Amino acid sequence: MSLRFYDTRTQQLRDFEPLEPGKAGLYYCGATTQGMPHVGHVRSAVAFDLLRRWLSYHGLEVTVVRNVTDIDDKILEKSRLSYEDPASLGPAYRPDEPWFALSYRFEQAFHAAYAALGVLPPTYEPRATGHITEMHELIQRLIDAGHAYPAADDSGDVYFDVRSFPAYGSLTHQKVDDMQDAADADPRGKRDPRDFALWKGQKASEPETASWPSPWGRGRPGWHLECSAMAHKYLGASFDIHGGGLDLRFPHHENELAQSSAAGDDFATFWMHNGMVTYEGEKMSKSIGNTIAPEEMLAMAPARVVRYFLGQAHYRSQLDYSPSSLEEARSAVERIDRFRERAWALVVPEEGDFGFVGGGVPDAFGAAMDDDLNVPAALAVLHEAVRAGNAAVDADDADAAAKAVTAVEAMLEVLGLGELSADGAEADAATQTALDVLIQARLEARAQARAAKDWATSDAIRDELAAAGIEVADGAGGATWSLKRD
RNA sequence: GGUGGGGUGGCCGAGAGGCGAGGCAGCGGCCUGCAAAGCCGUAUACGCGGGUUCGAAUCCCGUCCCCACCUCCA
Repeated sequence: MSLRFYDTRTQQLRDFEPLEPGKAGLYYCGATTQGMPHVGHVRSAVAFDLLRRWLSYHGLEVTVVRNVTDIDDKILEKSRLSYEDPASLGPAYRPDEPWFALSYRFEQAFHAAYAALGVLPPTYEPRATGHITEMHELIQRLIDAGHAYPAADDSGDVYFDVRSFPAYGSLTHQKVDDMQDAADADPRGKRDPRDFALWKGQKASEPETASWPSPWGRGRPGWHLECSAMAHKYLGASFDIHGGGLDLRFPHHENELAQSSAAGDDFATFWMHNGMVTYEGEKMSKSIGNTIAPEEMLAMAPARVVRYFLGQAHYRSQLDYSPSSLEEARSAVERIDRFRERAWALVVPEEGDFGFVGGGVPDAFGAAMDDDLNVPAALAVLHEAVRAGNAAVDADDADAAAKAVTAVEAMLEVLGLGELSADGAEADAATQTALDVLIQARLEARAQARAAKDWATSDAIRDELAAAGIEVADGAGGATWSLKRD
């Protein structure tokens, strides 16, 4: 397998060899369900969905784990505000909403966004609150190994001892002494300000439902710990790939790596990080308030266009959003789809079965994907196939057209664009048939007018249909019609 | 202050020492009654200044600017 990926930890492209032949384990960080998803969240999911699809294409049995952080400071804070000051929250929030209800509601919103963009469901999608026991076990292993300690104050917190673990900082290549130590004005019984919480002692201000008993007192899990514990549970002490957004490298992934390796686990052999989505050059994020929701994009363009847009840049690159960028993606996707329609009309005139996928993907496409998922280069291969296929259709060469369209379908499948609807509101077969009968009558009248060189009548009919949203195209074999896209 | 990633033609976006990826937009042509679609063709592109080399967007030195992380963040 000549597959290689860029590994953030070793800062190099490395050949990918699964730990267990024929299988691959992928863990990537999902959402903290404190609010509605935005495009940046979905880009990350699309990037790792692409990775998953490509690993599968290589014949690997892929186990995908994506966590849900369903309890954390912000979730509790939003819930608290929903009781005490609902007006201060945005329209996505409801008054008097318990933290677990709020969290689950947003979890569903994330699921809807993922599904709308063709992100395949993970094999496992563990929630933090469902793995308290596993987290206790991990904390105990760390305490036993001398890498964690209960806070010196009465907070009930348990911290990771950064100074006890010399490799701390190895993921992001930082030295502990170089890190800004401003962060923690309140040391809260820590040995070092950079120590981070594995377990957070219950606070009087927080609801009883948000804490669990533990050997160190009631409390709730720290954010970083859940990923270490759940990755271990579902993928084992060592697994192939850990993914997530670039912004999670530090502290989240650094801390995960520290916890797991200090506890004796090998953890991930590859660390892969997707680039941020920006809006006019600035990172899209909740705290800045420049986010765009997936639904907003889906209202502007069909799902396959949005997915194309999100996937067209290399996954490690920053992706800048602007309304025109979505329009460019739309043009490119429509061109591909027009080719598919005209090719399938030639190749299987009776059936028109767009679900048919024949052989594999072109070698050049595969080589591009193997090279750290170089989608831009792979798309060049796809567009070349479309070009060649269109030329074949023009030449009425069904064999060549079939070859091209089959390759195009296979590539679209790998990219996750195969099954997504072109316009989200396709007419069903019966409607399509009824429309066809009516429109064919008009086209027949127009054909007669054209035969008589009565251009005025011919154009009038075309305009009349256009006004109804139906586009007419004159081809060698007569006129064809299609519903205008948007 | 520390760490990482960037600056490529009107726009997006690959490439990383040697025939100017690809998409979008534009222009010319073919096709068409006219269009649309499609095809063909079409660009003194690589932040700036030096250097190495037969040859640099790609390597080296210097310099300017941008982004991300170091606090919750996909």
